[in-house]
Amino acid sequence: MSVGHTAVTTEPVVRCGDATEDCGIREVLDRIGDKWSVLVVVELARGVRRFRQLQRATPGISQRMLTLTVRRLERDGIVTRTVHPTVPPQVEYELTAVGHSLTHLVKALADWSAEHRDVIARARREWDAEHPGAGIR
Amino acid sequence: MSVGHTAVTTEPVVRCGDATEDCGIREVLDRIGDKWSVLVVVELARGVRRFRQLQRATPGISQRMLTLTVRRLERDGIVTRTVHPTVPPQVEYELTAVGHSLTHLVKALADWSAEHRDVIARARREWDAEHPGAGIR
DNA sequence: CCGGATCCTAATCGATACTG
DNA sequence: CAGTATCGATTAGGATCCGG
Repeated sequence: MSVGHTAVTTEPVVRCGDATEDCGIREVLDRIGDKWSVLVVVELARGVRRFRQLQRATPGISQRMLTLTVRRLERDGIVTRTVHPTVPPQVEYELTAVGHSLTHLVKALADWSAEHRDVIARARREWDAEHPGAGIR
Repeated sequence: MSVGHTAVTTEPVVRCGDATEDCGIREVLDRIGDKWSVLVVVELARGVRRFRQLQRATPGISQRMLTLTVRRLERDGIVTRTVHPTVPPQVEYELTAVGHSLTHLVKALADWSAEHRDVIARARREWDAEHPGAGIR
């Protein structure tokens, strides 16, 4: 396959004593690893958004999931929720400082994805070809 | 709450036309957003590992989940799987070049987590205090 | 417009038992 | 040792109806 990575005997880039401690990586992933959080954050990175705006900008999300998503983000201090007591009601969501710093991380994710999606797609096709009828999805 | 982030009207760090396109972020998260992948990758970042070694280094993972996890990572070209036809059987897992590059991304995750975990934990406690009996978990 | 409450389905994961 | 197979529990997520 000629991936030819330069024999790294020990280059523990991540550096935490053991996978046991999990570095806190799981915390981040529990926060943004779900189906919708990053998409909402990405949209909010473009500016203040109302509930409906967020829903329209995130095709496929249900009302329920959007509610849950923004609630969790609010709880973690990643977005603020501002209710304007008008009629009809108007609620605005906005990234906090932490939320904005998160967008940089999201950018890193997007960059990595863009950089490797082709290679990975190819590897996947090859694997699927060599393993016919493997239910690994 | 005094988060006081500097009024960012439009600083689209992420830059993809719309959350609609999702940048491919979802691809990454579908790959490493699960419960165990990153932990396995972190352990493999420290060197070549056998199946049992991975399982011992990842407390709580079941045999089944480890199998599924390494299979998916192999399929995506993130790890290689080498079977030594000895007895008892011996299978070694090793990061590919893509896998190693992923390690850097994981480090970014770990760094961000370390940098914000306290603030987030505090925000969460405050939210929970202000919203008694909210089943948001 | 915003979102809570309810019901239901599908995916995920863990435990256990068994095989080469 | 390194898996596969099966089952059950838990969870995430979608659809829908309703209320402020």
